[in-house]
Amino acid sequence: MTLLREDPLHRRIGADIERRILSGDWAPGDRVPTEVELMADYGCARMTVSRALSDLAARGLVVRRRRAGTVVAHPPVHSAAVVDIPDIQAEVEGRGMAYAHALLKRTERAPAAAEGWMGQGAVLELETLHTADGAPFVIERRLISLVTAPEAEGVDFAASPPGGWLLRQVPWTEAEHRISAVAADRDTARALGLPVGAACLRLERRTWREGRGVTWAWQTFPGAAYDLVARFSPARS
Amino acid sequence: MTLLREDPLHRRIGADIERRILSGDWAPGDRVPTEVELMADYGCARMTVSRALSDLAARGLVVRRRRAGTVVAHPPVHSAAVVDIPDIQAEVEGRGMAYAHALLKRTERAPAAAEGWMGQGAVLELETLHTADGAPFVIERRLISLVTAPEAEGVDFAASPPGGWLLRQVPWTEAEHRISAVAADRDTARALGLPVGAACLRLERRTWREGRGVTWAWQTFPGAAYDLVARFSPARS
DNA sequence: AAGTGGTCTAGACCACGCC
DNA sequence: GCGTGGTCTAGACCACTTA
Repeated sequence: MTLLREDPLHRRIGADIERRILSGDWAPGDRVPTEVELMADYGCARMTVSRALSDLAARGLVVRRRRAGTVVAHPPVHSAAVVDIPDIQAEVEGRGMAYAHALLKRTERAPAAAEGWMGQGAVLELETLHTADGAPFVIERRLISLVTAPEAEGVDFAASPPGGWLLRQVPWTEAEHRISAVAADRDTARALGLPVGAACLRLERRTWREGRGVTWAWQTFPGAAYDLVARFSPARS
Repeated sequence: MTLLREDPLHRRIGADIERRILSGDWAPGDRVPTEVELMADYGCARMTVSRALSDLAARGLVVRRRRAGTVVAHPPVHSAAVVDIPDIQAEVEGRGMAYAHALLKRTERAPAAAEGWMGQGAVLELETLHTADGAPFVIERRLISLVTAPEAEGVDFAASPPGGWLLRQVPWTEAEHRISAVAADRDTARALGLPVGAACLRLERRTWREGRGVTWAWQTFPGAAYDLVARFSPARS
């Protein structure tokens, strides 16, 4: 018999179990049937239900332990959300506005004390203003390690902004983002055309490659211009 | 032969392939050997390499297509970060400070026009101030649908703040977070003890259960007091 | 001691998408 | 067509943990 256009069996089994959990039929802490029982229920091999349960465990809906069995997970106290960190050019153009950028500063220097995690070699310091329909959209200050990413030295960042170039050219293995609200200082206010003290959204990003610092960037948006939206998958912990 | 304390074979194979990708040995766009080839390379069954490659594909390091084979994925232009949305009480106590909260407002009313997505029944409106060592830490305004979560009507939110209760008691299937920087308006400034116009970080959260609105919350933090940190796994798209 | 999940095998059939 | 990944099976052995 051919089952046309159906989901794989392991996913249908997983969805069935998920439905019972979300409907409240199986409450947090309840025991989920064992693999052998489910194997009989669904009339399939043990590997198939095993995969279904493994996927649910990876998504945090159940907790599996040897001997103790599989139980419905408790909803987390901490939740996590996935935030889209957009490419600025794509973001501006996605709103139907004209994108442009200007390189305000480009210097090579030794890292300061607070920048020691980027390594001891020289760093490239850049300052770029991104505009949407001519109005300031974000001011970006960025350090690039010339030890980890030496090819950055020869790049013309006046022609193409550093964010996209880095993402495309320099692989990284780890990153940390910090999102905060800050009051515009004098330089930021002037660059963005805001009053001093205006609320701005700051996105700070640090990336590493195999443990060595690649780049450290601060992007400051006028508070009124920009939101980060985090759509949520029902992950639990 | 017993292999003591080793990782599963499929994970060792996946780590090996990941290493070749991250080291640049296999570049984006390069073809990864087929399952049959890898099966011979590692001397194991096809299901084992299949699982290793599936896991890498789920993490976005490779793209798999029938007939075309498996290729190393291109790094994404858009990246995504996982943000921890902490429970406020845990966050405050994690910093070694004393947590307290006060219920400033509690009313039951019909939803306004902009709140129509929460359904047509009554909503509960709450306003809670959370403090750390006696200083305002966050002001929270929250609507709860009494249609979707009728059990909220009998809860004493002066005794336990609504955030934790909702997470524990009301399962939800979907959520959206919006992170922005705002200037404190008069009410917010008074509640948080800030000057009007001070930069604040706002976290807006909406949750649904099976398509029906559960709750809509705005949490406003003094900008100086709070950052959201997003640690990044090397997910790609 | 025994039950549970975790992994692995060898083989099979199928769906998809280039050729 | 035909090569590739996607899935499924029936069985096996093992590791871990609790009773």
